[in-house]
Formats: sequence, C-alpha cells, structure tokens
Amino acid sequence: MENQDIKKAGLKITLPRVKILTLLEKHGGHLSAEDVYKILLEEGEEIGLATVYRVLTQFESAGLVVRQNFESGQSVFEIDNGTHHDHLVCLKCGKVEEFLDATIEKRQEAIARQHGFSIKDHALVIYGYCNKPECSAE
Amino acid sequence: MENQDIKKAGLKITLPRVKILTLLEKHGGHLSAEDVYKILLEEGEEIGLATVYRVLTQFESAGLVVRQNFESGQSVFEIDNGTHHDHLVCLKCGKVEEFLDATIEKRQEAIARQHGFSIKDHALVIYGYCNKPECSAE
DNA sequence: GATGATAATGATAAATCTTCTCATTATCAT
DNA sequence: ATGATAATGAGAAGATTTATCATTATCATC
Ligand SMILES: [Zn+2]
Ligand SMILES: [Zn+2]
Ligand SMILES: [Zn+2]
Ligand SMILES: [Zn+2]
Repeated sequence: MENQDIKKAGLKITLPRVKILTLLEKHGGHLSAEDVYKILLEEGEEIGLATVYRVLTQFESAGLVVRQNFESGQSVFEIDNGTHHDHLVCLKCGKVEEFLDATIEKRQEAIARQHGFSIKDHALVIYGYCNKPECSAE
Repeated sequence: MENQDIKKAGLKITLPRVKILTLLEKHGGHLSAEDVYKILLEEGEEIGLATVYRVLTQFESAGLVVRQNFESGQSVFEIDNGTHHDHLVCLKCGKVEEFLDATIEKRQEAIARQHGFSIKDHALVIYGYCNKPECSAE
C-alpha cells in the first residue's frame, strides 16, 4: 500500500503523490518527470508539471524512488525496491535493462578504498544497441 | 602539436579552437564549457560562449576530447588520450580521480553479451568523499 | 463532522544549461 | 591578393528544472 510509504516519509497523503507513486509502481519502467506528467494527463488526471518535479524529488529524498542520470539529459525515475542495480541502455530505441554484477560491485569498493574515497553511491550505464532487428543493425 | 589534430579532424585552424585545445591539454582536468569560457576570459582571450560549446562538441565528434556526464547536470570535457578510464568524484569538493579496472571492463562485455546488447560505450562514476580532512568527515 | 494551523498544489516566472540564427569576420586553396 | 567557404560571437531561443506565491487541501483536534 503506497499510502503508508508516503506517510512514513513524513509527507501528507495527497492525490498527486498517490497518483505518481501508483504510476511508477504499475509502469515499472524508467520515467522522466515529463513522462509522468504526460501519462497522468492522458489518464485524465489534473496535475501540474511543477508538482511532478517536486514530488519526484521528495520521493527521492525519502528513498521511495531512485533517480538515474542517463546521457539523454533528463533524469529518469524508478521505484526503489531496495535492491541496487545498474543499467544497459539502447542508443537506438531507448530500451533499458537492469543488471547487478557482484564482481563489479566488489571491485568498486576496492577501487574507492585504494583512492581514499568513502564510497557513497555509483552509477554504471552501459550504452549499446539491443538485439531488436531495427536496433542491432548499428 | 594540437594544430595538426585540429586539421586532421577536418576543421580549420582557428584561434578559438587552438586556445580551447591548449587549455584542455595544459589544465588536464575535467572542465565544463562554462569553465573553459571563464578561464579563457580571465586569460584575456576574446571568445564567445557559443563558440566554446560548438567547438567542444566538434572536438568530441572528432575524438579529440571526451564528454563526461556527471550528476552535476553539466557536461565536462577532457582530452582524449586514447586510453579509456572511469571516474571517482568527491561529492564535497568536486575532486575527480581516474581509474581503469580490467576486471570491471571485462565483466561489462560479458553482461552486454548476456543481454544481447552490442556495447558501444559505458560510463562508470563512483561518488563518495575523498580523503581530504574537510571532505572525509562525510 | 466542523475548525484551523499547516502543508501542498499549480500556474507562472525564472534559473540553468545548451543549441540555433545570422550578420560579420577569418581561413586557406588558388 | 582574391574569393569561396567555414567559423565566430552576440543574442535569441530551446530544453529541463526550480522558485514564487496565491489558492486549495490535509489532518489533528475539537
Ligand atoms: Zn533497441
Ligand atoms: Zn533501473
Ligand atoms: Zn573532496
Ligand atoms: Zn577523466
């Protein structure tokens, strides 16, 4: 029940917040603020773009969603299900796939240690062309 | 000699291009377009911000520089010396360190293959706090 | 259920980063 | 030196995101 998640985050349960969180949960994908705004408008919801940006940032701070900065220029958001993962992005169709590699995760810790960094976060994005016919032909 | 690099890229040798490439070479760091613009102005050069953006993009296409998209929001550029590397970024002071880990590079190839992606590029950025006293205290 | 303190919303303006436009200027092959 | 062509730079415009603020909604308390 997403309403409890919103309340736990110290935020009041409002229609925009419930709508945005529900959309992210049911969609499952990696959506930009503009995506969320447009989808909600298409579904007949009345919502302001500023609210979408504001709420997504609040959800990020509250740990409900994770922000990803792909090289597209705009941030995309996904539900934070607690398990970190990294991304593969198709440069042609924009498809996003997720992966988690224990070896890479471990090596990063070691590298940070070697450089005297206390690691806080990381972002690994592999760009390429997916195996769809219209994409694989480079 | 950077003039030859510019010529090889099919670009005319102009003052702005030489100034920008020289600056990136002597500075060595990871500079945003705005950084480059400000530094050149401080050095007394007459240059337009649009030119800096234009030239950096051309240099990127020509393989003279590499663009990095850290989560700061603005792209930063560095000379492409031919050897790929990834980055550690201090969230406090902005210090950037570079690393290259053969294990991670190899694993990425395998992951892309598993997912049917033909890998074109990747970006790995580790965010944390460096070991400077004013940064290490989280 | 009504009240009111407080927080949230949404329209709009503004900030930020980047690209586009176009008249002027510079480059370079001849 | 000349001229075709490319490059520059000032400013407008585009794209994404954040700030402002009057209006509205939430929710603890009555
Ligand atoms: Zn694809
Ligand atoms: Zn994801
Ligand atoms: Zn630091
Ligand atoms: Zn670097």
